[in-house]
Amino acid sequence: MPLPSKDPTPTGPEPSREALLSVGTEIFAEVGFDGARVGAIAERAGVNAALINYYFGGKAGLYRAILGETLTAVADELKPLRSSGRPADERLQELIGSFAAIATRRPAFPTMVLREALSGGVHLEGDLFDRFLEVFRTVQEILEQGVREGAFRPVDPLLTHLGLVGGLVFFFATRTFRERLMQQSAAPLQPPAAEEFIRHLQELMDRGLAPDSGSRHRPAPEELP
Amino acid sequence: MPLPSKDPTPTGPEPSREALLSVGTEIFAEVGFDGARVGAIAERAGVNAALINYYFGGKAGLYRAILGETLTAVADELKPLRSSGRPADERLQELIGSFAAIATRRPAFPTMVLREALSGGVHLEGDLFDRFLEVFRTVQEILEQGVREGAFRPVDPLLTHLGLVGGLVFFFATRTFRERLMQQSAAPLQPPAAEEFIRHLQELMDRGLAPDSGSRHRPAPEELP
DNA sequence: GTCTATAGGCTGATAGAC
DNA sequence: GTCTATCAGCCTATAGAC
Repeated sequence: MPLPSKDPTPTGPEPSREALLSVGTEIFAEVGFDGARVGAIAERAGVNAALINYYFGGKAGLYRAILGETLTAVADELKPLRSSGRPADERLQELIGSFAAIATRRPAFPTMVLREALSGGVHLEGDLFDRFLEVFRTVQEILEQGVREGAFRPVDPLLTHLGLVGGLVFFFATRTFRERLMQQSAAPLQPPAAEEFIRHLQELMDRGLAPDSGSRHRPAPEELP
Repeated sequence: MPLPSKDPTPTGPEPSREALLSVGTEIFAEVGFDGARVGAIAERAGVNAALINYYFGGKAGLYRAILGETLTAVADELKPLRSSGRPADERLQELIGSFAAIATRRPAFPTMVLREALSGGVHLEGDLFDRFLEVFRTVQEILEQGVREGAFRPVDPLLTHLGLVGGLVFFFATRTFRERLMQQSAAPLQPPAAEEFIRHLQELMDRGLAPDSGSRHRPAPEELP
């Protein structure tokens, strides 16, 4: 990847275009499509507002470009998990960790996707729709494998998927709000770190999905007496 | 309660006001505050748009009235769970069930609250802020009690709270989207019913929070041999 | 309480110079 | 590619008649 630095002010080819994508991602996540003002995006990006039309054909075009780029990147990052031959319970733990890593690196991803879902996916046409499904298919695949192979008790993969992904997306999408909440609350608590939440969720799923019979963990090479 | 019928076209006192509250709830949930048009609300309510200003002093006023009414109602419905002397694991199951019942009866509740959280709670001032916290405190209280009394393994109540409520809110807030998703998907599946999800979540939490030692259920009055 | 008419502001988009 | 100037449309809120 030719990305040696994460310069907030892009200097590569088409810096204005990149700046609009980057800032647009932030603002769309913060206030949603309807709340976003093209003037505000251009200003924060240090770019003339007319360039949004030049590059993306309008506000909606910019939004779709961003959503597409985001979904593609996330789908790609999750792809290695699909072909792995590891046991399902391991893969699930990995998946949770990967999701958290992606969400931390791209904080706008959970928020934008969730916003899109709340609005019924009005901006998801053709391409975007498929990529959206692809991301969610990865999770479900792992769960199906786990149930099939007996690594998990016979849960419904879709229901499990919804609970798991719901918890993950919710946690990361409401992070900013939680920080405000904790500060203004009577006793100022500090909001939980992502790592803690991930560990918690991993353990909850590990225990919650464990099959009933005998030891739920795959046997270690040398089992203790 | 003097509400014998759930007439979509209210006929009680101040029917216009009621219609605006009712339709406003729907539309704000569907498209968010910025996406909502006062003209659309008035039209669907069969009421003149100027009445929004007359009754609520403007769009923001209507929104706050709705959010306040919703949060108050939910907090009230959840209140009985706080004083119950039952064991924590039972109360948690009840809580999940109650949440589902409320979310089914008031479909806009999870969506509006989630939207508010995604936007950092910009509309939550004073009163509303407190009522928001109150709802979430109920969940946490039960978890804290459970950990304290040993009904649950020693999990962090806040993290558990976030995972559980996140899953619940996500499920109900994305229901409409899921219906669209399932239809347009290659193989048209039918979206899972709320009851199934609730049962799944109840069992997941029951197993996931069970303490390590021995039997995790409180002993029944007559234990089976 | 409800309506009509209209004001006033803002927003996204375009045309055209450089 | 980037900028300025400008427009047309929409959206909320208000004034005032009934």
